[in-house]
Amino acid sequence: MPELPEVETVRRGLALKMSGRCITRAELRRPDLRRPFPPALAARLDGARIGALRRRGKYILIELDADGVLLLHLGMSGRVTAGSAALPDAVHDHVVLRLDDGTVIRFNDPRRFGLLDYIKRGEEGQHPLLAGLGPEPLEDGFNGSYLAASLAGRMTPVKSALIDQRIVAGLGNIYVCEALYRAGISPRRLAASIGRPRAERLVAGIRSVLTEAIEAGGSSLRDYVQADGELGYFQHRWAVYGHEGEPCPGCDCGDGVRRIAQAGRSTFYCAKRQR
DNA sequence: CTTTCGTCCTGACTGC
DNA sequence: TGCAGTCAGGACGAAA
Repeated sequence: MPELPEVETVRRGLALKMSGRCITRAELRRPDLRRPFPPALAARLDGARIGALRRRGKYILIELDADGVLLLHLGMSGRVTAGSAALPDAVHDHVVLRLDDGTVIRFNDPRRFGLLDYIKRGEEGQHPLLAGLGPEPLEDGFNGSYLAASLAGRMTPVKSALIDQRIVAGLGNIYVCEALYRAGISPRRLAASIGRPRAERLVAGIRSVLTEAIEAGGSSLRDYVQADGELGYFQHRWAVYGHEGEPCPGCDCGDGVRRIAQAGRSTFYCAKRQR
């Protein structure tokens, strides 16, 4: 379930392998992922020189030559590997990029919720998938006053609001649960009732959980020279996510972590510490 | 306008 | 052992 920290770790790993290289051959092994690839995508990739890799929310932007950007979203089950040509293609390797130093980048996505698009340089701000995104949670524009104002008047649980990429970009189900736990705020609380002090705590919780996860990803990246060459995934111990019935860390409450459904998704929280 | 809900997809897991 | 059923969830588009 790649959310911002996993995407950031994939971006860093890909940058090490791709930046400055040329794509000698791009193979699109099916015509679409979540939606059809743009026309002539393979032709645009073939021979392109790769510049910097950036990230916006859960999207990776790969600069190509001077005039284009490859947009990549990992969806639910998207994974990227960087290996040699000797490794055989795996099932669900939908996109294969061969680089001029022999590196082979493979995008594997069993559920095909992922997405690739090509954007002309400078038109990123107008791209429909990027235009509506809220601020980056680790940048200055995301602070207590912004968040309080964004949640004000919203008659939806704060959990649902935080998953909305228009409010803040990059959070998914897991990190929202963990951030709400850190902030001591119930996921069931209406967004409209958050107010400034809780918003400040929420910003701090979001920032700390994302920062720690990115650091953990960085550690895993240092030994990513594994046989399979997979970039960006790492083990993490969550306080509440996936721990239904267990006591949360530093809490002796009887019933332990609760699991409820919100907007069709599982939410985990501690009813004693989160109000 | 806001909010909710169904849809896409397949691997992992559960229960009979 | 085998098979049906359920769950997981990001983002979009339709419906309320």
